[in-house]
Amino acid sequence: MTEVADALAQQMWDFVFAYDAAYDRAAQVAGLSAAQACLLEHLSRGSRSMGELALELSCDASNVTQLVSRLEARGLVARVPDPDDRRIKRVSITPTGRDVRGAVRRAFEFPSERIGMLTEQEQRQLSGLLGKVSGRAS
Amino acid sequence: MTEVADALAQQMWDFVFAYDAAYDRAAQVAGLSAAQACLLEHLSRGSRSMGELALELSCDASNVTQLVSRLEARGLVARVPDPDDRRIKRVSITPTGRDVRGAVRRAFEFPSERIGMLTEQEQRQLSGLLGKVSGRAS
DNA sequence: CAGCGTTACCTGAGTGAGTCAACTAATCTC
DNA sequence: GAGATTAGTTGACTCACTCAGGTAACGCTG
Repeated sequence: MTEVADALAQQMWDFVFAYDAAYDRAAQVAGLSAAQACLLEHLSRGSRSMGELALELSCDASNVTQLVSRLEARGLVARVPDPDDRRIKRVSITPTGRDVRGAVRRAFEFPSERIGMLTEQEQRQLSGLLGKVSGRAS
Repeated sequence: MTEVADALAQQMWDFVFAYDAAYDRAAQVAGLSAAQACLLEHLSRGSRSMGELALELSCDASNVTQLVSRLEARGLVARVPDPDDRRIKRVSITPTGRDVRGAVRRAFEFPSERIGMLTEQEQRQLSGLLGKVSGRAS
């Protein structure tokens, strides 16, 4: 590994560490754990079944059961049985949940803060590089 | 927020998500949790006191106690009382610990893999941007 | 050096995240 | 309709993490 690549690896680690810590804090401000906030975020565009959530969060279905139960107990999400398939429960965010999710977003200043440190040209550059690094054409 | 900035925020999230997942998997390959692997990594250059570890990992001291205890029970680290101050326990990595840490590093292909997708010039560019984004001025 | 506050670490209790195995109920297939 | 499959839940378990409270060692001050 070259010296540049080495430094880059370290910078990535540091960035991810800071990002994670910031998200944790943001969730906590809204009285949530990071996992709960993440789940709430995934309900942004429409409801999800338990199984879909498990896939998207890449965790066990029984973990989703617990997460959703805790959020439901606080009135942030609702479990709605699917009329077409009574095995399925669709999870949807409640108005209260929307509020709390908003609070998390507002508290999570990290990305926009950091992005704001770059000129628009640099933003485009970074976006291109991240795109390339993520294996998708940009 | 502009459209570029929006896309960038999403890319950051995805990148961090992938990075975290990869680190988790790498640790697991070596039979460790991410937190344990992280602690082991922090012992790379010399020993640390319990308190120093708590600071570096930004978590409670009692959490470090447990993490170290579990690692110690498996012979990966050792608690050495400081001769100058008998309150202090210095934690150092054992040869076995070094092996396991090596296994984690080998399994954690994510960064070098992704960095390898860039030309050296692009690497320099990304490093510059990450450096700017990590700037502490504001 | 005796007393007292501070520091470093540990213990215990409690919560949440996460996994796995076993279970129930609904759906699908033949 | 019998049997396999799928969706979700439950229970048992481990780990990460926090907080409050404890103990031993250090350091200072009188």
